[in-house]
Amino acid sequence: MPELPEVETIRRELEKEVVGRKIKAVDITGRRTIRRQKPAEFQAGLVGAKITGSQRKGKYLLMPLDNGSVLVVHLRMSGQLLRAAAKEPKPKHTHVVLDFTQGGQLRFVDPRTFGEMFLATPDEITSEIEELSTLGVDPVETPMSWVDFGHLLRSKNMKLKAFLTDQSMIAGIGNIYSDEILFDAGLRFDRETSSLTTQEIRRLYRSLVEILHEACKYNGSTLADAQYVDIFGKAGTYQEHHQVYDRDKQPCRRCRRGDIQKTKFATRSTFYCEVCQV
DNA sequence: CGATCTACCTGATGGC
DNA sequence: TGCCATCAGGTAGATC
Repeated sequence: MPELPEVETIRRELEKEVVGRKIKAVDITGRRTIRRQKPAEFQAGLVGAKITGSQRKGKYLLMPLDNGSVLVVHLRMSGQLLRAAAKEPKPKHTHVVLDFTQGGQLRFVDPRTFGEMFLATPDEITSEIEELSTLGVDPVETPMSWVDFGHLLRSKNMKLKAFLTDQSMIAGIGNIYSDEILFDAGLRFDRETSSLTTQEIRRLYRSLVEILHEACKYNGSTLADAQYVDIFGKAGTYQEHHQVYDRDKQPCRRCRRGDIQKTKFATRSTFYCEVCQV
């Protein structure tokens, strides 16, 4: 579910709400959330530790601890991190609860159970764990020049949507934002990376940066099923600014001549305007 | 190597 | 109402 802007919203909030807090207890009730290591090991690595930072790499959240290891969280499709008071009733599908010595909890809630949490050392993150060490540049965290972006794009021969959502190229873009970026850039999802002119590359990169920043500003997108909410349970509002995602059969807001089309690209729903995107 | 599909789950929705 | 099929923001792994 959450892509870069949603994870970034959560990261910012964690910075204010949990950084500096010390973990008093860890309660693991979910069967699948802690799956890279033994639950007892995960628990032992957290209890007594203080969270010293809140970082993001693509769709991964990284919370360094004062004992040298890093708490890594990936929300996948339906994961949520929720700040709550201990006495508040736990929502269904609460799998992991961190209790802080200063009071309050951070809960990991995840109906579809695809999300996960684990502890790793900084070394493992940068060189051993495949998905993390091979992650591409995060375009919000580490901006690059559009020229470098062009080199990256030209180094591959693939369709634009596949390129944008490939986490080893650019980290953090998923199904919603790839469609929004491509619409903004006026490019079709199935254009070949090698077919772009210099001007189109520049336009694509500008759209990519702009759409992601705008979405962060509006705290991400919350769709009808309200799966994505921030740590206070609050929805994002960027969906109000979507030009194509989830707008099939509705008139295109730019050209006002065609309707937004919905199709499939590599099994994923894909939205675009046949008039504006070439 | 890339492209494509499946599996991993629960829950919401829409058709009949 | 209910039953059943389909779909959902992600990604690793298998297969061709």
